[in-house]
Amino acid sequence: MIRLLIADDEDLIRGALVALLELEEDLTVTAEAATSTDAVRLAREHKPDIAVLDLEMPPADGLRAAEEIRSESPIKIILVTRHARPGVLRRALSAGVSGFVPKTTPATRLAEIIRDVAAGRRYVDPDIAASALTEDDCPLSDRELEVLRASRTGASIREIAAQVHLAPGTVRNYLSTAMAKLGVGSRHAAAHRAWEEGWI
Amino acid sequence: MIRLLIADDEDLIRGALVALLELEEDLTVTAEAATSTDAVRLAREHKPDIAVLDLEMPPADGLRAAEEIRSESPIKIILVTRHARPGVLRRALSAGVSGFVPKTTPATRLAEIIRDVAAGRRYVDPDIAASALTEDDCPLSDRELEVLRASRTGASIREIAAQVHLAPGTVRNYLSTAMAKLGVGSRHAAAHRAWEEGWI
DNA sequence: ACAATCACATGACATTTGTCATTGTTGGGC
DNA sequence: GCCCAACAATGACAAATGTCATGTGATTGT
Repeated sequence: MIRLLIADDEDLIRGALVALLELEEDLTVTAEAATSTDAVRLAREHKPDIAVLDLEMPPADGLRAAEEIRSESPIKIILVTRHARPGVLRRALSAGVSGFVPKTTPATRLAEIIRDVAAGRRYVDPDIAASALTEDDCPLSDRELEVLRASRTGASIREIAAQVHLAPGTVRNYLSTAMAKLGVGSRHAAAHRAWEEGWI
Repeated sequence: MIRLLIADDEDLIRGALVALLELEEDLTVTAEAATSTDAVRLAREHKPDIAVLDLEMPPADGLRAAEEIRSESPIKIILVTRHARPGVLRRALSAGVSGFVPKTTPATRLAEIIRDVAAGRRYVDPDIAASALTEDDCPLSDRELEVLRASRTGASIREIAAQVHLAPGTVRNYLSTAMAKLGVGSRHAAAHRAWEEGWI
């Protein structure tokens, strides 16, 4: 019997996933979490075989939770995500997750993937893996990503500078290089593009 | 037996929802759709009792699909959404939907809600309904919303003007009034705010 | 030890923006 | 009929923004 922890902030989705997986005779859900912090705590308490985590989960995202769980136990992790971009996959793999499943995967496949991972294999969505290999990597530096993240809400240069503790001029330089790298004409377009690509 | 159409662009979620609902003896899923256009077509072909539509669904959103389905048959609609804001509820109700369910609803409630709607009642999430009554309505005019929608991707004034077929100066005026109404200092902040509120 | 590189910063400059005043049309509501 | 709101546009002005050249410490590579 494979023991599972399911974590997703949306109760409806989480409940539906549990219903789906409980239909399988060799799977059982021993814990449910609605937040990343609960996921870490319940993983510690219940020691499931596999934790199925949604990537988009407050307060810290599923990736952070995955790293934390992996750091203290050998529980295998399967990340489920809506936002299946190559950049995210890269970060997930370096965090040591065993499975990477976009929400576009047919529901019937999920149980099979869980069994695969339980057997010690890894599963990565083939489409994403392919584009991760062909698509070019994120060309932005850490600082560029940081200022772009801060621009997401439409903040002014001054506000961004205050947020990241840099001089306004420096912020403008980082934004300028980021815009040049992304081939767009404003930081807002750059932030939008970087978000689409899964880089921020 | 209540016959259902389930529409959600994410295969995993859709499959999980089907599994959840098929557990109930008095419910059966007769059709599944992954796009809003498929949803409209399948509703026409299968004539289910109730259509459960995800609000976030390409190419046109679930609201558009709901309007179209209602315009040609008395099939009842339940909208499921991640983005449960009062503004969205308002639009949904005027489109004639019978149920409005945020994804934060416990999974066990969904079947009950479906039975309620099948019995001719309406269901609206109480939390959202409450805030829809207290929170202030969207203060923006149609044109203001239109230019804000076009700003979402970080486009320049000229690009927005081309998109909405207006003079650049006019676009600036609309954006200016929208910014004033929302109390922010840039169109990007305004677009972000309007999006957060579920207005665009 | 020396250059090369990087992270951070400044100042000057042209362009893009947001603001405001003003004009005009249209369609409802009272 | 009158008033008001939404819609459409123009011109002028100040502030914000993006670009570029340049400079300074630190770190790194050889």
